[in-house]
Amino acid sequence: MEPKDTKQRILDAAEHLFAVNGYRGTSLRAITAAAKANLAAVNYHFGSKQALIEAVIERRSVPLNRLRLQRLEEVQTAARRQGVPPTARQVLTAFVEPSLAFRTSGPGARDFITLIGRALAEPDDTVRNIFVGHIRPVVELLDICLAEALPELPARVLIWRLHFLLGSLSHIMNNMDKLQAPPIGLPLVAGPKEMVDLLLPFLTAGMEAPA
Amino acid sequence: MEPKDTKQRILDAAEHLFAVNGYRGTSLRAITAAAKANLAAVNYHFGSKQALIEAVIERRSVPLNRLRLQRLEEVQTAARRQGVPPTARQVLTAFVEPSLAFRTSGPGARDFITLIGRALAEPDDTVRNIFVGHIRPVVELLDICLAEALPELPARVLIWRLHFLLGSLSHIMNNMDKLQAPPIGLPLVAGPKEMVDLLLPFLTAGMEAPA
DNA sequence: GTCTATAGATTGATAGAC
DNA sequence: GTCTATCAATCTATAGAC
Repeated sequence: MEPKDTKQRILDAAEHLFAVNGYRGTSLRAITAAAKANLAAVNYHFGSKQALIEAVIERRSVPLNRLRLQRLEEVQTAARRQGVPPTARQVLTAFVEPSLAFRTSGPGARDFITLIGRALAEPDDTVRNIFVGHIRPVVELLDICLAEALPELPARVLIWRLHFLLGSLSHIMNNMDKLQAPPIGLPLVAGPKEMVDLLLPFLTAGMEAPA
Repeated sequence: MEPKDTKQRILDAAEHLFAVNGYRGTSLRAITAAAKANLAAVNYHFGSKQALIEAVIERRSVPLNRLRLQRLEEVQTAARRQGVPPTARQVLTAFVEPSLAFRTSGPGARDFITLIGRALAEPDDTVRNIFVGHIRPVVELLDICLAEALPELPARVLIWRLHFLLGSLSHIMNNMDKLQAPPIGLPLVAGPKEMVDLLLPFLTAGMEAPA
């Protein structure tokens, strides 16, 4: 195995440390030390700390969101071919499944999921806006698909429920490893497949509830 | 109106700035400047930055969680008096309503809600653990009440759904002001009363869904 | 491309006068 | 209790040798 070049090692180390300690809580020194690179290498390869996290987010956001868009479009076209609206369950599966499965798609993907799970709540608008910019088209298509699946639901109610959904998903992605079961504090673990089975009935029922 | 003493002004300023910029993103200098106090006053009155945020969180967490516990106990005893289990809707209302209503309970409460909404996702374990320590007994009672309301639901499924619920609520509390409606980006606003009416059908249906 | 060295700014915390 | 002044540590970013 060829040793990865410096740029890759910095990306990997930054992904991990940003996930663990947050954007502000991670110094360029910590990143370059973990990457066994020189402090100046960050600015040589990326230009600034902000440009570095943009690169970290972009590296995995682009393929992940492409996958989510693709799954949603498949549900949409399959339904149109049959002349019926898609079911809420189909739409939600298309969105939730890639999100959770991505976690085990390779080394570092897990850190990335923690990172973007946290990004929604980042105080720093820098990080938040980068993330939101990438996911916006996916959320817009999700909104359209759910409106087709639930035509009787007022648009305003649908949008709020969409945010409830995003909150649940974001929280789970962010905390999948640290959750504990009351009252004894047993660690609470579930694989991506099982998590889909837990999330979908909850979200589907919530979405389909009468307004 | 008497001018508030320095300690109070520092608490108020810290609450606001921590809510807007996060714990790490807020310097003691920014806090004392906003509070029109001297930089050294923070360490004189509180001892350290960490002790300051502990005081900020405790000031409102204690009464809020006392209210939530009280509401849950009321539901519990009312149901026992009638010899029937409470409904999921009653239990969820007892938990969600004070959370959202607290927001408009006075000046600063709104900042505090943003602050604790964010605390669940704070990278800094300091902040996270302070918050979790305060809310833990409430979540444990909520778990017990929901188990009574939904006796057929496996305990493991219930706990996960509880976390889905906490994710939704936390995300809404954190973002109530900044959410936008696709595709035009209209600001999306709802008062606490309306938000309860939006959240409860979603959460109740999700909780009651068959496993 | 990689390194050392350092500039330039900001931070939490404290000493000590009043 | 409040203030000025400052320490010691940390940070991002850059200049310049190799």
